[in-house]
Amino acid sequence: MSAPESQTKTAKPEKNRYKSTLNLPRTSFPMKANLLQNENQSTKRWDKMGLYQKLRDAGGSKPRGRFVFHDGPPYANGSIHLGHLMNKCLKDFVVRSKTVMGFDVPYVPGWDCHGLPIEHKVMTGLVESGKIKKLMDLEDDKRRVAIRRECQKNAEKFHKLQTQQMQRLLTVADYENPYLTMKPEYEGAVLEVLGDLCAQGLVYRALKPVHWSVDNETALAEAELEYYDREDLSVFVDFECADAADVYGRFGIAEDERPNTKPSLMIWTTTPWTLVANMAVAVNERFDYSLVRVDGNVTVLASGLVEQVTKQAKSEEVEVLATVKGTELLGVRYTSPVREDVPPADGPVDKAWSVVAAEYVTLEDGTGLVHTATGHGADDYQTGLREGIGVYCPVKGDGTYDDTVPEWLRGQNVFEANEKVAKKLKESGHLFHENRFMHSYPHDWRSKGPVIFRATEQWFVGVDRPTVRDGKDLRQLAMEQTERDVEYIPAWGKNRMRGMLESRPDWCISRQRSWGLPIPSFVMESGESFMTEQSCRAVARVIAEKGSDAWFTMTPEDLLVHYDASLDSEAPQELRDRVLTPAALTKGNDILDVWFESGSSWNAVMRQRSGGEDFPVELYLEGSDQHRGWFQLALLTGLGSRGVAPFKALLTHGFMVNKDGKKLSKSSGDTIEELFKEFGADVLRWWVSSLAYENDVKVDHEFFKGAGESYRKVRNTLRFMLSNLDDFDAGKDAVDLASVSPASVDAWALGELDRVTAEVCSAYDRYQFKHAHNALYNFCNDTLSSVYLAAVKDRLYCDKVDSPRRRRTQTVLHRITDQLCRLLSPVLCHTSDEAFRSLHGDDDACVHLVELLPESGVKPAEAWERAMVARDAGLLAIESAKATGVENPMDAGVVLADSDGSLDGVDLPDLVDLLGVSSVTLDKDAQAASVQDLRDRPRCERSWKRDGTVRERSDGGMLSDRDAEALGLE
RNA sequence: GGGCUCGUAGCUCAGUCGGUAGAGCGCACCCCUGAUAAGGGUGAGGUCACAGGUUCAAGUCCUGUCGGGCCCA
Repeated sequence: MSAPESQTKTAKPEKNRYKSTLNLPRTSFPMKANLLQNENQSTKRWDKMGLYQKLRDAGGSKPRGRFVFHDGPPYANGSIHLGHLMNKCLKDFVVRSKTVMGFDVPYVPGWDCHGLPIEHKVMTGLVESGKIKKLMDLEDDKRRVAIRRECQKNAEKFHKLQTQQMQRLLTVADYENPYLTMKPEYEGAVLEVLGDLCAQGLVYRALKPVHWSVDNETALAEAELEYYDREDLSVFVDFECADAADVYGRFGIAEDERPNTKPSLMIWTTTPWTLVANMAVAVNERFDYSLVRVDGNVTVLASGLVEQVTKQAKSEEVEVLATVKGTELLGVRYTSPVREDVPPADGPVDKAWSVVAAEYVTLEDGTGLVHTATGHGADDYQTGLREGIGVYCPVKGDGTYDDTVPEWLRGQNVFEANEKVAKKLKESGHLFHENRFMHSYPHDWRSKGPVIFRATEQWFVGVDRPTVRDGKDLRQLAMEQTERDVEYIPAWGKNRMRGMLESRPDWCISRQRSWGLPIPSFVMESGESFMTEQSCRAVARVIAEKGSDAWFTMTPEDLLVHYDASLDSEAPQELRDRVLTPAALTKGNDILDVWFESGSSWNAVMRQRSGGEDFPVELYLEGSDQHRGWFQLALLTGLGSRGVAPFKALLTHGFMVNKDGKKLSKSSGDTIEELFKEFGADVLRWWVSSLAYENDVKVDHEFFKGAGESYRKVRNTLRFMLSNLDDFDAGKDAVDLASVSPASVDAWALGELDRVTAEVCSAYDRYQFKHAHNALYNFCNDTLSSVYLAAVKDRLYCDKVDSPRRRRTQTVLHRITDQLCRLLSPVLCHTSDEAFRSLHGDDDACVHLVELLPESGVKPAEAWERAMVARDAGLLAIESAKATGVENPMDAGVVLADSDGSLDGVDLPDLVDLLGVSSVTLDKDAQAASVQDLRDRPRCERSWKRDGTVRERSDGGMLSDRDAEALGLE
């Protein structure tokens, strides 16, 4: 510091002479939040008072009635991650914002407990520990019950962990009484829905290919596959066309130029054993296909693959005769080189053994014509569905052929059949080329043996089947309600849902696992399965009481104790006639797709708990992946069961990506626990509230730091207001709001409070938490901190403690703080409560039990709008005056241009404080704001203002009139 | 490959019906030291992903390209 400067600063020898006479801010509300500890205190306090129940008890008196919001169940496996963080915070914002705005918002959290990921993890553990061997010796039902026990323990463990973490996130919900999809009453309610769908004629059984372990004779899910390299035989096979003239015609070959051999379609396959199950040949409509003469034969190949294929086979004579688009080949008929007759498929076969179109046909390898076995491939199956070709699977569970194949293959193991098929093809002259090659092939994770695709009987919900109710099918109903009755937030969700509904296939609802809710079907002696509405409901009653383990421990007779086949018109005749009794039935082995369980939550949770009142619910809120998942499947079950969508509105959020906008990798970034520790829940919640959640959300450690900074700003604003209310007793000292002069800056501040309240309410109403966040932040940062609080500091510090002006400002401050706490409470639920209790000096107060305050009723003078513009001009003038040496605004007086005299409408002393200067004069003739240098005026030793009234007082100090009065001096 | 969607200041985001590009953070400079691990003022910063098109006028509407995301195949 240079000498002259230090002199000006120390020129006030008794700088702090009057400091002790000021009403300086004082509060026990700490600047440092210490969220880690204090949030736990808050949780304990809320638990102790029974916040959730208290809110329900007060529900009846809520002015805006009930708002029913339904939680989508996260999977009870593992710790919560960033995705849950956003999802759960958004849901809590909905619950709390609707509550503070006057709704009664019951909220039941849920967990998805069944399913493969848990079963797989448990099985892996059993395999690793060697316990699996013991289980394998048990009989089927006992083994499954043992596995289910382990799975249940696992689900319970993670339900508990996640509950803890969600509570640590300060979300408010009925955690005492959540819904778990593995609870008996939930399971019963799911089966009720299944019964409803049966009643509507939507449930059927049909073949569908699945990954099948030959070793363990069981279906496998994707997660149970391990891919290893395996050497296989691949074959290029000629399928003879049935009608040579037709094919030559399609290629435009004149009759006299046609070769006299029959043309073929050349396919390539790495699973020769499936050739006997061939149902079609697929081409890509957009590709070119050539008719080629190769070593005496005439065959069809994709034009782009002619060279590659013939080179591989070392063909000597290769001549392209003609070329057409794939479209031209559609419908070409051919015959099988390995069997005489079209296979006895489950479904129509009139289009079997013909050329069909498929988009997945590529030119990467093979011939561009794809052998399609509807019972032995996922793509093949879909093609069959689309083209109306039935599913045929001649392979039994043990991997051997059944009796529907030609005699030379019957009973053969399919892997061993490969060579035999190739040999047969070679003999009959249909084998163009064969070779051995290595490829990645799926294997059973447990036996390590190779897996096949095998069609098995599965249960389906048909989306194109007419409902008994009104003849409309699910797809039609879903499209109608999507179009008309469901609100999508954001609006493009509707397009997305529509597109997904248009293309969705029938819903396969069965799985061949242990950890889930059994499909209550029974197998009769004939081998046929049966399940009707009534049988389903009968079992549902038992399961609702005893839980789904009962399926594995009870006999069919006991499970059907509430069922009387003779009263069930849908039951098979032999059961109705009591030719067959339940005792002679065996239990089906399938469990339900977990999506059916979670998709039925509207029934299990909302409808049943409320006795029907809470259906349909107001809102479902999940990530945009749920347009195909929970939203859609809840829609299908709801429409099938009740004929209406289970929700009135769907809100979707995007996904977390890293700071470069790329998919988040599983192992990177902070864990939730680390985030809690470093930032605290309120900061995390504050961050979530700032997000444009409808899009992808970038996440990075730095962003949380930024949220922390901005949180501190809000906290400090609250703290400063609280610290200036320390001597204020609202019951005694408050002035009537109606008496607040419209010309005062206090009236202006109340006007701003009403404005921000309206803005935040409107944002909360539309779930635009980001708008609320920005509005609240700007209110704290700008309206309060930089404008209002900066202006009223002078009076709060220097006015007499109980001067009317000071009390008026404190009244307004109190009001603002109170309302700000309420507005912030949905997001900063700990901090707002902490401030609220501090404000009211009542440790038992709770901001979450109160609603927003109504409008203040104070209308600020219209002149305030212009006054604030004039303030900006004044600030610019002060800034430029710094160049002339007036560096401290307290050394300045500001002249404001006021050509029409309109600034008369506001209190001049308030304008002085808003500019932070010593005086303001209004000048009708001035064109622009200007600054007066007041440095030669005496300076008040107490308020540091040079307001023109400063003189020596009886105590010898230099004081302004106001400060002298405050001290009771002449 | 298909459906939906996103791309605006270094960062996070506004931008209504097509009419002169906005805010906060961060940054720079300054003030205050009576909100002090605080507070205040001022300022710099943009080829609105790219290329076409419609229009008197395009961040905004249309087509395509590039780069992300979700869901399918």
